[in-house]
Amino acid sequence: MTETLSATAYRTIPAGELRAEHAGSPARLAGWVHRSRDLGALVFLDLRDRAGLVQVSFDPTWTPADVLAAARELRAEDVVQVEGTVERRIKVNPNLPSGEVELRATGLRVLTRAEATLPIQVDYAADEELPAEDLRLRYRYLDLRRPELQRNFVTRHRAAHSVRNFLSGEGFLEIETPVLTKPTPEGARDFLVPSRVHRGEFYALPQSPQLYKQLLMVSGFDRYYQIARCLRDEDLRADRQPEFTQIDAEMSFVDEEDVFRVGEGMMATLWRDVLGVEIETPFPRMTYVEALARYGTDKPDLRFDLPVVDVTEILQRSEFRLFQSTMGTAQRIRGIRVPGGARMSRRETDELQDVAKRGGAGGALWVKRGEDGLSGQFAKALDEATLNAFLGVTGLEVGDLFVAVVGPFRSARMGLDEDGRVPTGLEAAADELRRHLARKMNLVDESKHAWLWVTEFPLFDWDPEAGRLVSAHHPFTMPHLDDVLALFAATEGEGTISADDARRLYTLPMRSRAYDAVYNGNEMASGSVRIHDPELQRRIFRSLGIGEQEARTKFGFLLEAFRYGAPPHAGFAFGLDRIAMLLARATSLREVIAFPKTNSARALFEGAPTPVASGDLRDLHIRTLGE
RNA sequence: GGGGCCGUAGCUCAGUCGGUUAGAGUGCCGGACUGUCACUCCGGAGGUCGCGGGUUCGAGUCCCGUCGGCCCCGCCA
Repeated sequence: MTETLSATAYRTIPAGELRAEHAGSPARLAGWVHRSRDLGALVFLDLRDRAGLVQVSFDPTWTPADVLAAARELRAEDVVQVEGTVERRIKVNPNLPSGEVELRATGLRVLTRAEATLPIQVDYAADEELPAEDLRLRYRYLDLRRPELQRNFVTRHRAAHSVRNFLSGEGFLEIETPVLTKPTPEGARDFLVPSRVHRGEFYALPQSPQLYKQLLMVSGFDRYYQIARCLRDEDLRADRQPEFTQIDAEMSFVDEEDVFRVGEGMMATLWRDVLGVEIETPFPRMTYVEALARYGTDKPDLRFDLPVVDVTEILQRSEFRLFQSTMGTAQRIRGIRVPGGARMSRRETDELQDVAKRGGAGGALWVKRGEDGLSGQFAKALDEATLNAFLGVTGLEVGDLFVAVVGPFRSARMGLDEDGRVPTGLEAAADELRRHLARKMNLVDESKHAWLWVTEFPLFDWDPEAGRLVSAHHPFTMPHLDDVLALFAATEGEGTISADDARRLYTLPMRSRAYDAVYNGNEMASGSVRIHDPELQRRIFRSLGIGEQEARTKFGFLLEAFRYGAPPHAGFAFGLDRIAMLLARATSLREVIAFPKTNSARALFEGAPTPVASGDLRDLHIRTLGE
């Protein structure tokens, strides 16, 4: 996909599109002065527009004296129109796509001037530091002129365009849903919008079009999509903005396989269109439980393997107090074999302690296998039989390192501890170690595009404060077929579920038909097969502690819709911002969002949020609390 | 809500143990320069050391508070 800009009233061709083939022809260009070089009698300037840069040369041989004098007065970011002839350069600049030619100027018109002292520059040398990000956000229109940043938005546009093309080709209809909607009781904090007409009542901005897209399925549209803005009033991160964009889609008469096929096809097409890269489909699948056990995370980066190995039963028998202490407890000994890791220095192995601690472990234990056997913290504790079993299970070869952590693992046993809390496992430590070691040992294959589906996410999370179940995905997620019986058994009768039954369902655990798409260790999409049966939906609400009356108040319109013939349906939502960020190789969402918010959800450019006049508040029936 | 880092010229940064007139690069202004491309060379201007308070004979530097930015934990169904 390439986009070309056309000739306009101000130009015959975009400056950045000039090439050798244009040599000899007259041209009129319009754009910004990127940089100028005044050599006295000669002046060069680099003219920039969206298409790129081209050199314009002012020389007494072809430039009238008054034009040359005017050219000497030009400064960076003045907007000009220049006229002349495209000619081959005396010396080619290989760093510029237009570097074989220049425009020999015969005419110059200054359209607008930029103030001499710019708050931030547009033009930077390769090794020059960019200004502080708050300044770049304050003067966003200047920062956005930078070719690097412009490229990101071209990438983002291509991604969105590719997605629309693909989904349209698959029969999806683009349908818009409301931005003023109803607050949602579960999940993230809503942005609220006060109603002027209805005193004391509020709209919410949508966290996602979830309910609407399900209603569209009930309405018979069969396949819907929308590149939808979603808003959540939660704290920010480098990869999280309060408003973000999802490729939201829903399909009727489908199961997981249909959804996966569309999602994979969409991503493969997108990667081909934008990067020219072929992605293998179908994506590999892995259940949530598998992912957690094998990689310590529900979004494993499969550009490298480094699986987590359980060596509890083997090492419990060794002469090592910490290992022995796991006997008869739920504690596990798990670790990672690092090929070639034996060459890590003392300093590097020491560093592993901090990495493991970051993940909640007490520390990390390691052994190296050298030519003459094991060395390291627990090397001497293994007798011959234990050693052989250890080497057999881990596959530890000469030159390898094995790093282990000891403690509880969630994936070994779901449940709650005595205080009704969700116990934290050392999966996080394994995950930290795995990613740290891969980076450190250079095991990440940067050329890989490692997609996968993670399936069978838990249906419920536990809210220890309220002592009740909450939806892990959302309350409309279909339970796993094998777990539906347990759900029905626990939700007999009219009322909400008992605390014991709730705990039992959590501990079981109840699995769902929710899934994520993961790319190189990033969560790119999530979705689920939805509930379309009113009775099953009621059971879910009961288990969430939501009674009949409450359900009607909160989700009445959806439940009502389900009473009149709802098709089986499922869908997904991909994060467009994150996709654009990764395609552009950016490290922050702010690099692919034109006007992003800061960490504290402020817009430095336009200065939102802001206090409003008291009269405006009065109209909305709102009074702010004093100190 | 919590932890970490940062705030000095338009911009990027240095500033030693608390001590003379707060420096550099770049940009800006003036001058020179006929093939540059981060042009080069010469000269000049440019400072609320984020803000408020405190300690001190003396604070960019130490202490307290506060504002703003970035990264992370909690949170984000």
